[in-house]
Formats: sequence, structure tokens, C-alpha cells
Amino acid sequence: MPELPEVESFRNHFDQTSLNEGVKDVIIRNGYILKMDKNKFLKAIKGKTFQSSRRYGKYLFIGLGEGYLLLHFGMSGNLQYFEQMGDEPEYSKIIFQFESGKYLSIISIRKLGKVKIVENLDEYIKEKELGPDALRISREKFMEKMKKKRSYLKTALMDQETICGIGNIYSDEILFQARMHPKKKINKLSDSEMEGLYNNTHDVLETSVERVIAEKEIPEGFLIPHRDKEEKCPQCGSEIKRLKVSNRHGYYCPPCQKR
DNA sequence: AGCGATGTTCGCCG
DNA sequence: TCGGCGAACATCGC
Repeated sequence: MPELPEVESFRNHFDQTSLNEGVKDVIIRNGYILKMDKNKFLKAIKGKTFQSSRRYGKYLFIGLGEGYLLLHFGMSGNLQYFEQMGDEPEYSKIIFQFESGKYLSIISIRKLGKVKIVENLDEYIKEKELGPDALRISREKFMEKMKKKRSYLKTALMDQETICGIGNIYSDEILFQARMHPKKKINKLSDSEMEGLYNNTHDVLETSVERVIAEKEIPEGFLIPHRDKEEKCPQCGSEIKRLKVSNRHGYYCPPCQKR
């Protein structure tokens, strides 16, 4: 699930339910995704209040007054608020119990994902060499970043050090909407094509954030619902093809997305 | 019942 | 140095 739009919806869910809640207790059902010493983690978080939230790429940071709780959801993570112990979601890995008696669970079906405390956000982002957030990056910065690259379009979009937040599914959608082939080389794009790529990146992400948060239908004309099996292109009716790029399986429409 | 999966990281190769 | 590629991580679902 979690690419930028999903993580943004987790942030929204967090803000609606858990912001300004005091953490009374922490229940670690499975410490696998906890990437630091358990006792240090408990010490850093027990008795603190969730003061703020910030999404950066696919990361969610929760301000504790002193330091931040870092959440990365891997391929199958989720965040779920619940009211009583009997409603604990399946695959809960770490659960925060609030002063109010309610709970927030970090869910992870598989064990990919990351939970830890970081002292300084900007330092962490710098250390990880994360690029600008894909939803907030300016046209100018996007052009500047992308012009330095020589990789395939799909690879460039998914590279977190170039811009941060796009994964396999949304890179497919962006390229489909931009009518560009996933394996086209990014240094072959003209300026106006590069601007088109920026516009589509922004529009797809913006639309998707809104859609995921409001739990709306996927818009007509999107590729996403047709990623499975031998589906047909929602715009021209041709058969969608599967293509391995950057060791991930992508989908595209050959007639709509020429090299 | 084997394969693939929304992510990241590392090592190897051209 | 950059970029592509594959594997590994662990487990669930089709």
C-alpha cells in the first residue's frame, strides 16, 4: 500500500485520532521492525505527547517535543487507531496506549518497515540523502534534479534520492498519464516533455492523495485498476503489458506510451 | 504449492 | 562515477 498518497492518508488518520494524545504505555507485539534498542525506544516515548506530524516521501515523522518517532511502512504497513483491546487489528507490531485509554497500532503484515526515534529531522533526511518531497517539489527544482540523470524514466521517478515518495505503482500511473514509455531515457526528454512529466507527477499525486483520504473511487482513465492480468488500457483499449524495470514489475500501454 | 508483492539496501558488473 | 540488475529481507495470498 504505502507510497506517498497512502502515507499522506496515514498522516491524516493520525491527525484525526492521535494528535496531542499522551502516550501512557507501549505494547511491543513483535519488535522486528523496531530498529533501535527497545529500552531506549520505550524511554523516549513513554510519557511523551504526540505533538506534531510530518510526512516526507514515504516516511511519517511524529514530533515528541524531544525527538521524532520515525515510521516507514515498507510494502505492507499501516496505521490504525482503535478504541478497545478487543479491536486490536491483525498483524499489529507496536501499539501505543494513550492516556485517553484509546490505542494506535502500527501494523505490518510482513516484517518490512522501520520504527525508530530520530533526534533531528533535517539531519536524518540529509543522512539518507532523500530528495525533495515529490508533492512539494517546485517545477524548477524538478527540472534541475531530473536533468542530471541518465536513467530510465521509471527508475528516475522511483529514485528516493532524486525525488522522494514515488514507488512502483504511482510511477506507472504518472508515466501512463504523461504518455511516456517507462524505459525511455530521461536525458532524451525535451524541456517541454520534462515539464509535462512534472505536471503529471504533481497531478497524479495530488489527485491520489485526495482520493485515498476521501476513500473515493480511482478516477476514470487511471491505469492503476488495470495493473492485473491481461487488462485493457482505459484510454485506448489495447492490452496492458508488463515490463520489468529496476527489478520491479511495471505496467504500461504500448500504443499510448511510445519510447 | 510456487510465485509475486505497494520498499530498501547491498554487491556486482558494464 | 553512474546506472542496471539481482538478491535478500519475511510472510501472506492467489
